[in-house]
Amino acid sequence: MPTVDVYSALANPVRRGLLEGLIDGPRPAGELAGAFSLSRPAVSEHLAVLKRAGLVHEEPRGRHRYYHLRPEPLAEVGDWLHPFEHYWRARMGALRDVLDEISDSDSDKADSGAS
Amino acid sequence: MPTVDVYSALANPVRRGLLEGLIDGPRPAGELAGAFSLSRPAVSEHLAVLKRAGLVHEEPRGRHRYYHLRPEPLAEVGDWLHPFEHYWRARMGALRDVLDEISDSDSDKADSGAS
DNA sequence: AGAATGTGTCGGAGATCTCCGACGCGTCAA
DNA sequence: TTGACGCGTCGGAGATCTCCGACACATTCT
Repeated sequence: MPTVDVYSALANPVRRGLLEGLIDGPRPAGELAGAFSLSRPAVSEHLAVLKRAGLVHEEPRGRHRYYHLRPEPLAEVGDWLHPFEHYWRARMGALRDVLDEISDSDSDKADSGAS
Repeated sequence: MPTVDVYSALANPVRRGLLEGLIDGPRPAGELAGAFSLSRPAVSEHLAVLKRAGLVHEEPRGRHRYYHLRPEPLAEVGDWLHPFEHYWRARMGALRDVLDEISDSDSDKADSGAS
């Protein structure tokens, strides 16, 4: 129960999916479990890990338990990534230019989609 | 042995440290191992994991093996983080204002330099 | 050639993860 | 109160991780 570091919490695809499912707003545990074709205990345990990592927050509401996203700890990952970001951007600069030109003729149509 | 996803590769603090140690440039395995008070086989195995994740590249050179940073796969993590980034920035807006005001009275070196 | 150096790989021990079925506890409806 | 529902926790099985000492292999030096 001590704590879980954010990186380990993010290492599991189910947990990443749970966080994605919470972007739109709080959801009860059962609803989240239904989306993963996993047993409820398994999802419950994943949620507990996310809670220990400080990435979600429990709100008991009636006989449901709503989970809220708490994305602040993700900032640590973003910060860690930062020095590398410059690096990979530099290496991908040429490719970026090409892609920019292609999407330039397509306009800047942003679409939001989960992976 | 197929491949390792970037998130799992990043879940271990030693592996993150290895990547950090490669930012300044390629280094031989032994030098990297010395910085971690870990046995050589352990570091070697961590490097193998990073290699399977596509995060480093081996360059045999004499009787050394230089490891090069290959940060492109980290872009996946950055992309995944993106939708959350907006979220946590919004939530930290108020705190940001307070901090800005504090550092404002501290000196005049507070300049918001975004990339 | 023979010795020394730099590294990966093998074999195994111990810890940790992931998942499940069964159960207990609290909440809501009748 | 009694029963149905939502959900966490317990106990355990199987897989995976992390680490080490010992060994093998290639390169370099003497």
